[in-house]
Amino acid sequence: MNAFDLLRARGFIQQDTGEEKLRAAFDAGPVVFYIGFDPTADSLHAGHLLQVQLMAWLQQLGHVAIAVVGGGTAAIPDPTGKTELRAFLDSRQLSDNTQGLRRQIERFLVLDGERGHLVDNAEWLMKLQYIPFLRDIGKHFSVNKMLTSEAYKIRLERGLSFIEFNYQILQAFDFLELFRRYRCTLQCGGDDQWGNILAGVDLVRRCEATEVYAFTTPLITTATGAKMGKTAGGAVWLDPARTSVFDWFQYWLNVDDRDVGRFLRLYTFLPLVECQRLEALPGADIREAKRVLARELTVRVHGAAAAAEAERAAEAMVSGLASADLPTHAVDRNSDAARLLVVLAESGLAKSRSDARRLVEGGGVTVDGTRVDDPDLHLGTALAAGPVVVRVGRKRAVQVVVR
RNA sequence: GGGGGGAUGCCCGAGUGGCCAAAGGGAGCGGGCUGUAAACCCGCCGGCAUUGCCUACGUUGGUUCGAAUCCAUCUCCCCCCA
Repeated sequence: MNAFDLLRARGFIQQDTGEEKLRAAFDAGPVVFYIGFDPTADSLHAGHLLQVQLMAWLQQLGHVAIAVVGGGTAAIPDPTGKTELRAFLDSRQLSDNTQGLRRQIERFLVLDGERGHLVDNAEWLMKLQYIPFLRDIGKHFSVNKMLTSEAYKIRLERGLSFIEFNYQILQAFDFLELFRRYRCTLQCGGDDQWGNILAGVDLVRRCEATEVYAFTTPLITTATGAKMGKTAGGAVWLDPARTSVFDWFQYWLNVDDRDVGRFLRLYTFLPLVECQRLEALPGADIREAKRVLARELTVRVHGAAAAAEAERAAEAMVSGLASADLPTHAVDRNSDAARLLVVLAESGLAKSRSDARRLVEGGGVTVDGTRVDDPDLHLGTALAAGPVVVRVGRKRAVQVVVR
């Protein structure tokens, strides 16, 4: 199957520079393609994983992947989709972040310098000299055109600094440089990058008189309209120190019914027919599809052992029974720390003691399966008989043990 | 460089001397209903404390019995003119 058709069938294609030509390029032999990642944090999040998955697919189909970690462009803030100038990262943070992203990307792609490369655009961007760059590259950009682009429109009303205005030019230059170094002829990315990506396609055509290609992936939103991979607590990260394996598992297990099929196609390697079968499961059986999704993704990102552990913890969480798989919280039996409110606050089930009190008063707290209505309950007596399970709502619980 | 406007809780946004821990909406959390889903209804939504105290309305000072509300200072942002 043609790579383009496969990707489209799975939902990866939003906009492209021309379907026929892309298809022909894929049929003609290995295509060298690239996707850029800005090291604005030291970890990828669920949104990035879509791009990683896209690269993995193309690589499996025999094409050559270049992951660009934008150590150079990240020094220049990207105004796309932002309402104001974002904070500058210092070089120390940049190199830490770049390292973090490299380590993660390495796990999902073959980066042997043959079938895949991992490069940092700081390598060429930092060497640029202003005047030659303006003369050779800058002359190809029309300010008029840039100003009318959607990406800059909002910012023109609120203020756009010159440094941000340069982001697009540098990203375009990346494409040109990758074409020159690796004969890279395809750039992909999220749909919000379409303008920046096209600028690169134009630049390569002007400088090299060669046609190169591009397509974007849809911006994934959930059925309820939220950005995919975002929760109230922020992004859902790949780094277990930022998003625990358990929370990662839960995130995918709890996706909206309407999103399961789409996510299975985008985020797993399961055959399309299998995705369709799972997504069509009736009524409550759809949970099976969610379980597969959560399991696949957790195994892939965190490994089989951690995934199995997360799944057991999830079971324990719901069953409400005491279980060694629940996170534990140790206290001294007769101390202040064994007060229910303190346990709730210290274990992270509640944000503060006040919050804990409100949860109890609102009927949201259970101790060993029994709803508690006294905020000042002390667990000392209960702990005498062994571990006690304290739960808030249905999805969060800890096992309190005596220290 | 000159002139004007603005900064409120996670976000948006009311509030122009006491009735303000601060309207309303969104997000979030809890309860009910469920399938660890959605929708819907109800409650909560700064901290500590068994109805009281503390911290908060960009910063730092000041006026006042009393300030998110008045004055000054600084910082940042926006708009208009150059």
